[in-house]
Amino acid sequence: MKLYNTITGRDEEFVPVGDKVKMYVCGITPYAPCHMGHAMSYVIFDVLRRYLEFQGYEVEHVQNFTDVDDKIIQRAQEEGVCPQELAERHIQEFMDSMGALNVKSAGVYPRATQEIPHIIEVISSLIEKEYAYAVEGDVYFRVTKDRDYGKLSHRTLEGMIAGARVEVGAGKEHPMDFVLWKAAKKGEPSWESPWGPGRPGWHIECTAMSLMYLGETLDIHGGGLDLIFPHHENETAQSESYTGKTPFVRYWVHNGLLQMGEDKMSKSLGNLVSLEDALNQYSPDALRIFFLGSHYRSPLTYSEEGLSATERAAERLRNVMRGSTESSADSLDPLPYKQRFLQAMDSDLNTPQALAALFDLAREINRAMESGQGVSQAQKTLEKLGGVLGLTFHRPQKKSAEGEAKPFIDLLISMRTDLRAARQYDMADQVRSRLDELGVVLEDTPQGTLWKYK
RNA sequence: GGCGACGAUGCCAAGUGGUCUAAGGCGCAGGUCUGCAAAACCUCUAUUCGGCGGUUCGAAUCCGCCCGUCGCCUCCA
Repeated sequence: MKLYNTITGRDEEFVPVGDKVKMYVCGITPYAPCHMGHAMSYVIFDVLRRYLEFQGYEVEHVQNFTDVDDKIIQRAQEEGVCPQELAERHIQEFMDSMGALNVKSAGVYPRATQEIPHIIEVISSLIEKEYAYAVEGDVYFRVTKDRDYGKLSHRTLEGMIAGARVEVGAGKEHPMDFVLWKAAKKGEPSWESPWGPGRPGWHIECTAMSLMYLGETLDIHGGGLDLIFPHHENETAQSESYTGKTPFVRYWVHNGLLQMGEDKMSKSLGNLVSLEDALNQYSPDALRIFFLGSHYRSPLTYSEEGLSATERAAERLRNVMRGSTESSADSLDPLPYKQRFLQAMDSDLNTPQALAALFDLAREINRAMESGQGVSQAQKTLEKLGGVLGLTFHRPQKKSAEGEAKPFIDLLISMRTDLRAARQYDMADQVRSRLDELGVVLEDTPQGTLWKYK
């Protein structure tokens, strides 16, 4: 398959180094609930992983938690809890939400706070190799020592300084030098180190963790576009300086950002829709179709109208799975649709086109079913390919009521069936419309009356 | 200021030199089916791709300029 590589700016044929694909996806800093932007990014990388697995690769997927940082400390103080507790709570929420979204679990979820010795080891080695220097308890990375600094984000030190928004930190040799180890201030969580008590800076944890769990060369490193600079730039600088090996990452994959009206959705702008709220309102399939309906590198704008439209689209796909006719000699052949799907996915994960193929297949199945053609094989194909996009074709079960109300609803339906048989349509229609008001939708089919919650 | 992206039908959104009178989804309208609905299916909904020039036998697709919107350069998926 072709994948767009941020560092070269081109589509490249994806070939992993070994027989297993090493994929590292930047995780969250767990100081606040996840929002739709996170969901979008992780759904995209979930689809990339599922597609690679579909193609027969084994994927070693690692996703970190940066569970110590300024924001966590600050938020914990505001809430009067300790930082670990706050982080733990949001990590748990994250895992629950990802499960609800049908995002496959990474093999390992390392946490910054649990890799401190390794982080210290990497920093020490960078100092030894003169890629880093300590100043009063802080340690900085020396960007001027790294010849190709800026290669990922395609910028130069001069260009960045011209931006004039860089902070000339006390003790920094160069304004762009960034911190590897932060000396502890009073009341902050800290660990002992050769440079005094402190904690890791942002970026270094990913270097330490990816080296630890995947080795010196990653096949794929992913994250949002907003991580390219400074996070991934710094990460690659550190990693390659530490190992002496290039490239640290063979394919850099970045997704476009979710916009909220005019701006991007982000914690700092406070214009977010929490994933939890969205999951309460829309099915996981609908959310996924919404994200995958535009190409992963394009920005996508959140909208209620868009989501409700996608919910109806998801419902259509579900309906295709309701009935079936056994495959026979003149059955619907799903192969052309499968080929279209694969071709789309091979072309830098073109999920909008892949989805288009699935919707066309869905229509053909409905059509064939009406004309009595066999469709069970085609349905299996649809389910399997949809599965590559992480679609379940299930409507989420309403929490409690479903089971309890079922016998009563079934009873009403059977009475209504009798009324209809007796041609008492007024009464029958009344049952249907009263149930509708209660959120239960009836549908009369040749096989009997089906019902579902709205 | 530097780097980059985008501008398409009522809305969302693929396509990046001819097969495009532009995929797919949602919506709208008409029809089939149905006791009526619902679901499903059929038909319909951009001769046109921000504007102006240019390259080419040929451009939504390449180049230039202009207008508009956005992202990164600072914490961020």
